[in-house]
Amino acid sequence: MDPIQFYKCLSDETRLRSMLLIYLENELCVCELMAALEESQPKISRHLAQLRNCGLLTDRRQGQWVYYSLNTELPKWAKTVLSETAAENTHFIDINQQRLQKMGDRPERTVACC
Amino acid sequence: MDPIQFYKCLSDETRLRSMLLIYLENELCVCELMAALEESQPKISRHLAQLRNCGLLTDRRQGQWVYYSLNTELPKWAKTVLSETAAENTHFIDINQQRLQKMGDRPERTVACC
DNA sequence: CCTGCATATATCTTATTTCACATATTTAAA
DNA sequence: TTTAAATATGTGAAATAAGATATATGCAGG
Repeated sequence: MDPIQFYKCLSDETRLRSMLLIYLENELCVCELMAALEESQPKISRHLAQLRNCGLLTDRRQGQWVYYSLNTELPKWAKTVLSETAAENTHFIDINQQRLQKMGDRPERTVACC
Repeated sequence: MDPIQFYKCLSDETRLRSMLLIYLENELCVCELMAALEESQPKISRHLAQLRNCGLLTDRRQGQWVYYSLNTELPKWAKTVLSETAAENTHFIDINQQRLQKMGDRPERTVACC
């Protein structure tokens, strides 16, 4: 993992919020991130694709939904960076987590989504 | 310290290498970074100014030289990020540290520089 | 099959970043 | 007070990234 590319991935608001949320929630689908960030579907999707192509995320399809989670092969230092950032910037992602809660049942628990 | 801005600062090769070197060496002047990175003076100077304006670095002038060091007011998480990145990416900055050594006496120890 | 929903991608436009080059500023020393 | 060294900055060109909109794909249910 090239550190420059890694930090480039974190240097955009949509991507950083998505990464932190996925780190905290373990796994999120596009529609959940749309709700949490209040951003358009193509915007979310494109940034997630970028994070996947750079090796930060992996995806799995389950029915209509595509779930993104941290790439387990991320080097330790990168995970540390994410965990520190998430732990010490709660004010930054609180708003997104709240929106995620308000969204109602999460698709991985039930069948319906969005 | 806004995490997006912080990571934007680290997302450029010149800035990331400068930050890690300054972290490891405690304090470096522009000419030392020019030697370590083999980059032009305006390029180095501009990136350092950006890092200072964003609050990552502070500078002090001593004679003809301007020394840059980590801003002591950096939040803990930001310091952790730097220390983890430096510790686990030695291959990335080794080349620059070697050039720094080869440069000869460092200006803060002697009088001559460049 | 057809339809609807979730997601992906292509294209175009605009904004941002980076750089090179020239020039200015500051300091030290002759 | 002129000169040289170290550093800073102004400007315009080139590269890069981001966004909006339209369109495509993949899957589920009828």
